[in-house]
Amino acid sequence: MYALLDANNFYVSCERLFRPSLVGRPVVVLSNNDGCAISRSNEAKALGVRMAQPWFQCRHLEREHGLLALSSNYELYGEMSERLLAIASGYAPRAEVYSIDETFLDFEATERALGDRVSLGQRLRAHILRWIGLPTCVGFGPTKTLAKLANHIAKTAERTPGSYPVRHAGVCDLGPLESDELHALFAATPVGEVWGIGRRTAPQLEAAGIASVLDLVRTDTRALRTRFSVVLERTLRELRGTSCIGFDDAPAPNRQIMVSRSFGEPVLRGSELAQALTRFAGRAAERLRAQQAAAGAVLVFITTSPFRRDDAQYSRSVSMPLLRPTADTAVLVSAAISGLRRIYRKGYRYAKAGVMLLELQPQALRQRELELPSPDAPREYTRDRTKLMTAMDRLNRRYGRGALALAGAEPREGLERPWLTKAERRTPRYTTRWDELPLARV
DNA sequence: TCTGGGGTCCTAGGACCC
DNA sequence: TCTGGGGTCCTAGGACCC
Repeated sequence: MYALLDANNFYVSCERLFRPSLVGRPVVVLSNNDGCAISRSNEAKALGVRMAQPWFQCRHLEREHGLLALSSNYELYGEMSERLLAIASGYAPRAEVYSIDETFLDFEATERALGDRVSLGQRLRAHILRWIGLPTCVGFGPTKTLAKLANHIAKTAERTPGSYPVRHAGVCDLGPLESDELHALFAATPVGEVWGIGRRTAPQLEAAGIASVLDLVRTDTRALRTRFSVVLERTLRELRGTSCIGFDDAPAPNRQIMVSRSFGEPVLRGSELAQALTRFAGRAAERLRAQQAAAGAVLVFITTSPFRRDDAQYSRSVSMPLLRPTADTAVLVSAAISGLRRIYRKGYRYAKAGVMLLELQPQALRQRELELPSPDAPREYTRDRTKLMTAMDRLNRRYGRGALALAGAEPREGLERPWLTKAERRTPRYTTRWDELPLARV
């Protein structure tokens, strides 16, 4: 038996912790660059703000209905996420972090001793609310997909009473339900709400007469696979109670690392793109070292904005293989800049760029080689600079991100930095910065 | 005027091998 | 004029997730 624990409107709820006056008000948290609404309070949802809706489309609600928008504050959310996980982990033998605000719990080993799952779920919610102030919902099910569905039902039932025939809001257990009850819940749920069925597949299913989860569960497995995909077949089997998606409490290290940003303002000059990519590659390299890996290739991409119809469009990427896997910031940056030289074209208004580190492998893995002098190999390839990188990471951890960085990304005479991300509404990083601690007046 | 970032998995098709 | 069979690996693109 699995549980899925999921925070309600997570980013908004984090903001409310330190500004209780926001409770009851329509609030949204914006994506990077203050672009889209990516977390919405229930009041904002009620005003009709859609997930990922561009801010310029809903900002009129600011004046009309007192909608408040905040820039995202990932340091705060990341830290609250760790606290959430710490509490949740105490409730089950195994926990799998699924996203910043979601955790699967596996109760298989303690099935018998579990007792009433609904009351366990209520205890967990109350515990989290009391200790760290975050509202959550819990869904139980014999497979991950069913636990996700149970969570969806718990959330919807809490936000909109009467939307589902359930006894408790905030916790839903699909385990013990008799099939009549289960079918009633399935019938009331559109197929697009199922984990793994997105906005492409949902309309196709509906066109085929499969509108509710109940319709889906009654579809022939083989027909579904032929018509759609093996992925959808797996979802169907999960909905019928056969576990197909394994539980993984020790996730494998990432296979790729990406750092990309939309620019605050369009960038035209290659030198400014180079600055931005230097910073992105540096950040990617830090994350690479944090997971003790090395990259075998660097991919760079630059693109204009597809939303600006009047602009000439240009979008390209190039993958730069490295002589040998490395986690050295300078080597990765220089590969990224070489890549940029290959794809940069003058005359476009670039809106976004990014760096991906590919072919990751554990840093401990070292291909032995003959040390032949090679005229092609730049000096840095032949020197072990692990210690330098370690020192740099340590300094940045101690004095804050960016305390020590390559000069290539820093302000420079004659260069603007139009690529810097906008965040005009960011709240203080209450839990991670000494100089941004909240003040209590007595 | 203004539209996020960071991932994973699957499939099809091409290149290549013997 | 007539041109095999079986396999692997890589890449690009699409779909999905939060």
